[in-house]
Amino acid sequence: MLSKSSKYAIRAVLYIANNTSEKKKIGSKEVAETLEIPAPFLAKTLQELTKAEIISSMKGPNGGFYLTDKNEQKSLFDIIDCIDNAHKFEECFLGQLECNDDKPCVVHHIYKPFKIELIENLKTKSILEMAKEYAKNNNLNAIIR
Amino acid sequence: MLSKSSKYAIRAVLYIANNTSEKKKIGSKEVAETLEIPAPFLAKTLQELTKAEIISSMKGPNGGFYLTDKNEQKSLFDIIDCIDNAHKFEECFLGQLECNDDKPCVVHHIYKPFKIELIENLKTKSILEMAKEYAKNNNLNAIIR
DNA sequence: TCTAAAACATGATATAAATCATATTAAAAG
DNA sequence: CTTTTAATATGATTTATATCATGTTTTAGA
Repeated sequence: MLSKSSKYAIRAVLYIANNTSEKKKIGSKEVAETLEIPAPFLAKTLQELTKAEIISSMKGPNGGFYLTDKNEQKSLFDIIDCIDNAHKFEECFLGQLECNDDKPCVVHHIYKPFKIELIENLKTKSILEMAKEYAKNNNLNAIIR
Repeated sequence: MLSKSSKYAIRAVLYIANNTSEKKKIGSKEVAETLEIPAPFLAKTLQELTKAEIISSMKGPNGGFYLTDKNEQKSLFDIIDCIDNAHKFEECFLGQLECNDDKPCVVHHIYKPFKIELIENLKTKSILEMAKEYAKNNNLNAIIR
């Protein structure tokens, strides 16, 4: 469904959200090591997100990636749309050229409601909310700022 | 989610189910043209399915692909498992190394029930049932034998 | 028994996704 | 103003997926 790049991106952004602030940035290498993601690959991905203003970065010593308040209000859907391309969600699960309520494929009735709920979730929740949720789910202490 | 090969395979098998019998076989080229699938690619895929005894074939003039009664009792899950590899369903939607009810990713609560329902559906319904369903959904006349 | 139709087998090519490598630029700190 | 750190930019390489091409084998029918 999602490409590896998108998955890496989402996991990295959630990690950055929970572990940085404008005062305490983090390098892409450190993120890569912690999350077991190929470092040069993640570096490139984070740069794309920076360009799209979904995350922020600062060069030089004590530089790194971090999120501004504005960044935190973006959604996971924005990340997917930046890295992959959200049109992928529109395709039929079985690859049928035509697949809709009138002429559905044999799993349309299962796939469609899932897709609607998923996209709703990815679009309406902010990165900040998601990061908090993640921290709660995994019994982590989100950074206090 | 599914590879193109799997999608092609499923669509082709459903088509074969609805348009052939042991007496009236169909060539892979004809299937490919009708379904707009690259012909040599589909040919290879159908051969794999034949080897796995999910569909049947006969060489020579008036030869082609068809389904036996036994073939018809296979499932779409069998097709996916033959072409791709069903382990793919076990992976976390966001690619997290650990993702389960105790330590879920942020979309686990949406993805898990979908996956369970989907697999149940793909596993328990026979190719014959699915083909009939497809024909009904699309107002086609399934072949009478 | 010869011919033609179609699956079968194998491998080559193309495309895209993922990974790795190198050099440049910017910022902080001494 | 020099050094160091870390992002940025670019492109090379690898791997996997998808597509194409060629020749061989089997079978039916004339």
